[in-house]
Amino acid sequence: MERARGRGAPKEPLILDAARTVFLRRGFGAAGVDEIAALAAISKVTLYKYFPSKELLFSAVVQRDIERAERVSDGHLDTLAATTDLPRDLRAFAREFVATVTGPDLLRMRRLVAAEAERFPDLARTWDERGRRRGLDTLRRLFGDLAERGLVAGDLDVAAEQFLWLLLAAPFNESLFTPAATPAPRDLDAHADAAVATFLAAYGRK
Amino acid sequence: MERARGRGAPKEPLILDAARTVFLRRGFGAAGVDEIAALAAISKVTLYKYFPSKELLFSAVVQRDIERAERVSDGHLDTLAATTDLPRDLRAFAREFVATVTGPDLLRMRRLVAAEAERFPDLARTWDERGRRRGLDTLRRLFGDLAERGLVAGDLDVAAEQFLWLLLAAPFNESLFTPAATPAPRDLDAHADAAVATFLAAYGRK
DNA sequence: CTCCATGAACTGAACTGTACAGTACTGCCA
DNA sequence: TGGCAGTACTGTACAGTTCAGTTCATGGAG
Repeated sequence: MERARGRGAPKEPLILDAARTVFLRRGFGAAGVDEIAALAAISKVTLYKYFPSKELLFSAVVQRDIERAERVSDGHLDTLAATTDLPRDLRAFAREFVATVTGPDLLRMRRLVAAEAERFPDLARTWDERGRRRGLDTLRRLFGDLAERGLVAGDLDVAAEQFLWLLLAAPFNESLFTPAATPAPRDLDAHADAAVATFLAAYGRK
Repeated sequence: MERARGRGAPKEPLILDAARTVFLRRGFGAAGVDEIAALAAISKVTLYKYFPSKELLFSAVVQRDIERAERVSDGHLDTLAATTDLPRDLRAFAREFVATVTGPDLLRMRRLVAAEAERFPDLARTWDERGRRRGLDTLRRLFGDLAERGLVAGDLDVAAEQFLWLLLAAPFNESLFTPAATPAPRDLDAHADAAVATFLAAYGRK
């Protein structure tokens, strides 16, 4: 699929934004192409020129989100690896990590992709693998650095996965079954702190 | 709505079974009432006599699953509370627990309920709360007994939630994005063992 | 015991109404 | 003159209904 369209105005991102909004609000099935076109202030015909079917449009929306997520920077990883107070700095990292990954749009998109996993199996697998791998890679790298300094020890792959789920499982679960509510940051911080405490008890040294 | 129907045969469970099968196979949207009726070997008219809409039928299916889940027994909790080798017995318990809660149908139903959480918000909340509360209650009771014997210590509510997610988050996540595959029991056992090890490192005593 | 009347529950198939993805067409503006 | 907006249209899929007829249990009459 070549990018040789829309000579004058690049309407593609505009359409994708509108589609994303409507898909997130209504889900794939209940989202109407008319509504997407209206929100993009574009005619349906033009929309179909860019994306020949609703399925392809949805795929494009999700693909773009996947690629965007991969460009997010890792933040304070270096300072954390050089920490002099691991519990404190790991708590700060964990809080930020959770807050990032539980942004409302991200949670809703995750729910949406999961809900349509039967219709878009490749998309769902890609979403999960790329996203999870990214989180795990970050954590493994961090724990590798910490292990070299003797601050943590154990199976670092398992450590990364357990830490990831200690942080994310509860908010992910809530977002699945209570799509409207966004978890309060305060609760999230406490949640992250508890995860850090358990993680350090199991894997921390010194 | 009185139960004074179907003098001869109680077709209600028959319809619910068929509906459950088709909903699990196709999802709510793609499931056709005709297919459900055909599978139940019943006419569409009869089906609508028992369940006046597809929505009500779906609700009834899920409600029944929720109630069924509440009748499952807790198994070896007593022997575990009186254990003389906590790591070994907790591993056995964890393996069985995970195996039970990650049965293919249960995972698929969870996915389905989450996917339709927008259309059936009460149903989704009920599913999540009742199911999670049941798991947490079981674990809290267990940890309470163990705490009295000095085998574990710490915030038992947090302990129960963390243990729950250490056990379930990974298989739940996989089932969301790869609905077809069922996790291999061997992997699940290893997964459960790792969760137990981390849990005991954080909360175990003696 | 047999026969038929009665009525409830059921079947099968055709039908209705609607919602919506995708298309065709007309005219506008650059 | 070519891309686009606006709108009306087409085709289809499917939830829910209607209807004409079938099955079957009951029960009373002969």
